[in-house]
Amino acid sequence: MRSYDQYCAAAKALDVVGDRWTLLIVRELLIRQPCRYTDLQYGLPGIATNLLADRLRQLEEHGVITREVAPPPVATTVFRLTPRGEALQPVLAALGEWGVPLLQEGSDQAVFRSHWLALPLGHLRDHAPEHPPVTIEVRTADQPMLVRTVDGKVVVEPGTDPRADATITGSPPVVLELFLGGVDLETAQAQGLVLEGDAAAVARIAPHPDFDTAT
Amino acid sequence: MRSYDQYCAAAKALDVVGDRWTLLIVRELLIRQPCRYTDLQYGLPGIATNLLADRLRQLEEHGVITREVAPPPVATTVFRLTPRGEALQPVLAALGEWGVPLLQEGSDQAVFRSHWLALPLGHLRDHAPEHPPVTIEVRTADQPMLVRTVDGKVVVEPGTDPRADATITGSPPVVLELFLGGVDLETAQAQGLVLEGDAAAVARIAPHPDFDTAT
DNA sequence: CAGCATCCGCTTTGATACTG
DNA sequence: CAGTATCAAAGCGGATGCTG
Repeated sequence: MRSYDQYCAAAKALDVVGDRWTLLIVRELLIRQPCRYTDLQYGLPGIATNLLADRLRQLEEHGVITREVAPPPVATTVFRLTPRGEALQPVLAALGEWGVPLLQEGSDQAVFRSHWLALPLGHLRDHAPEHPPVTIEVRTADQPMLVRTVDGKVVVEPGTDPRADATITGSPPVVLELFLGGVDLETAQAQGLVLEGDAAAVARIAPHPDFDTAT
Repeated sequence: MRSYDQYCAAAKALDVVGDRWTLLIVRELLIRQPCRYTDLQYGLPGIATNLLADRLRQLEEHGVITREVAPPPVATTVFRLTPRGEALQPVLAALGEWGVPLLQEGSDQAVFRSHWLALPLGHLRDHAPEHPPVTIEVRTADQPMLVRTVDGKVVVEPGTDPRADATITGSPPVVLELFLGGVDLETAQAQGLVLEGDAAAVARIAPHPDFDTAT
């Protein structure tokens, strides 16, 4: 990207991460830290392979990511954020928060990847951290995800758990509306979300229902 | 901009503000709210006039800014952020914070506009709000700026004040280093910064000197 | 003069094909 | 798997011209 040549911190930041796709690459790495080239391609549907290669090179030059050639057993390259790259998390968080209202319009033909749930759900809190941790399996797109409470926080990872406290199945819009606070559980169910198991587990992490550990 | 077509809040946000120049236009409007077309051009050195017009149209369509045709006495168009547009402030703040380390390298031929001081200085706090407010005149680029304490916060506006508690003169790098906490006042002076008046006034707002109201 | 629109050369991006 | 190569299309930058 051609520099803005402005002595302004925001402009300098955009000189580095203002290119098309760049911040989305950082998003992928924030979600699933050690990442192979093909993992990135999968998490960035629509990116051209030459652009991905270009951007990775630029990010490496700017000290945002590192490229590690793994030893023979795996024999692959893994990309990782440097501390400087992880410091971009607040930027992605701010952008994500601002973009939430835009999810409602035109859910048309937009692609969704289950692991993207980690970004908005990572900001949720366990409303009853003194209770035993809960696990919720969320089935909404390419792969099932496990949403678990850990030390009052919420972690998201791919996987299945037959002993999960609850299992949620639904389209990405309904699932996200539930976890972003747009609707309560009943409304989500009326809109096609299917819940199996303990509704209280969902209430533990869903936003501002004031009946925390009810049921 | 072509949409990323991803059902992800951050990607949707970038669909709207991810274009080149777009976030810098928002920066300008965050700093000096009602803005004319030519004011924007001045605050965005290097932008092509057709791009500015394009971006303003897109931002208007997306509900980020409004265009008001002022009544005959002034006979000009003024651009303003909507509440939705002002909600982008955290995005610019996060970008700016991340970009601070980039200011040190290549201060080469980068352009500077004094009113940009408002962004980083707006995050400073008055360390002694119980004392009477202070005013500092900062002369560093195209126009003198007044930095004043108001209710524990710091406001920045263009202007001159012969009765300012202190006057600071210096290049943008030295002035910013001082106010961003890179160096203390003595070091800044050794690097060419000229202070006239009360050093304590500067200490009131400069970051983490633990001698707050000293002298 | 303020607020654009048009034109044109250059750069970036997107899509696909191909390679160590 | 991790890219490079190629090429058409879109976007950008700079200059200039037009209109109230």
